Amino acid sequence: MARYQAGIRTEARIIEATRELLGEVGLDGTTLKAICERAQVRAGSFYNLFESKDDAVLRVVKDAIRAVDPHPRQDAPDSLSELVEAYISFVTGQPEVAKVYLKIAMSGATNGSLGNTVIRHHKRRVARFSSAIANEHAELTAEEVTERAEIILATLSGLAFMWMLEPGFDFPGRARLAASSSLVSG
Amino acid sequence: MARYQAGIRTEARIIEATRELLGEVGLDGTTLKAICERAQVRAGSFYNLFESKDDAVLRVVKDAIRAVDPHPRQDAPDSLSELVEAYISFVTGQPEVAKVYLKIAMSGATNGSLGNTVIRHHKRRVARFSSAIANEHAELTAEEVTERAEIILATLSGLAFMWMLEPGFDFPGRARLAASSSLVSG
DNA sequence: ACCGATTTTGAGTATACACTCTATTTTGAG
DNA sequence: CTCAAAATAGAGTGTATACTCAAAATCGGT
Repeated sequence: MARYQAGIRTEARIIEATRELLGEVGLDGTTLKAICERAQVRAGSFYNLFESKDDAVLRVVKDAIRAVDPHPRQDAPDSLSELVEAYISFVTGQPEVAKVYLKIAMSGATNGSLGNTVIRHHKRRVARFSSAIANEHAELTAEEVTERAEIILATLSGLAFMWMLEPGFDFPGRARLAASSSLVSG
Repeated sequence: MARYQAGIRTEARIIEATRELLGEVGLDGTTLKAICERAQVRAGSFYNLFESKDDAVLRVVKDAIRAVDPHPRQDAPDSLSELVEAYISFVTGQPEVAKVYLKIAMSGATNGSLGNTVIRHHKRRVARFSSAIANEHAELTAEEVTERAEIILATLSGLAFMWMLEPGFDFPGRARLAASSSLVSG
């Protein structure tokens, strides 16, 4: 762990390089060599500050996951449209970080600690969407609420994925339309 | 190219091993060594029959892509519910092949010829879903039709992805519910 | 300015990968 | 049965990967 100023700056450079690479070339392209070259650091320095390559990647991913969700308000419970808007502005406002999250979720969701982190976060999101829906639609059963939460989240992820493939894709428009049509059909 | 019976059988074993591995451990885990071990073949034999590892993988993926879509009927145009049901039965009926498709689409969609194949197929699917929707909802503009097609496809992919992560996930139920609620909100 | 702790270097290790090459065995048409 | 073509084995190549280590440079509290 970094204790001197030099080490702290180097650590930040490495994290930033890792974040950029994950967004630009994905998990596979984010090699140790690539990270070190971009951060202007030799391998030995990297391992003086990080336990492993996954250590650096995991830090970036955990930051990204934190950024997906808005801070819960203290005065009132979440509203569904707020959660959807937060997801939209996360994806469009920080496209690089969003790509990190999506790429990890999609390419690495079945292997290792990275995958577990993503899966745990996904379950937390389903719960949060569910409670927002339950608040707004008291007539729905718990099962129906979960159904709708899962469908909305699936749609959002699927749309974000399309947007990843085709940069010109109108992700915000599609996401809002999908969320609203899913709401009216209560 | 295989010309003798022995070669033809070996080729089939290699394809089958590749298909199984893609479904079980994804693209990254599908190494040449793993393919050769499972197919009970040495590396030299593999390269006598295939140009490259990607050659074998691409054949499997192309098979999977062909299996995603139902054969168009000659007497009538597609109906949306038919297309949705076909996707559901593809995913649930051939889960291993479906996993191949999803994993390739999600992990390899941004690199190389594999990705191009997947993207081309995706656009074809949007077009087919669009024409089905247009047939059933003459009141919608072309833009609205495309919107709906993209949303339904995104939802289906997202739900299939959830089902990949959690085998107990009720994919057919969620997919039907999502498709129907998307239809009523015309 | 000193000096132990921290940081940096850069060559080096071990491993896994896709792929090649040559010798040998097997196949099947004539 | 013959024999050229096809199939196979298995050691070997080159490259990329993550990671290590000992020595040198730098930092910063005293």
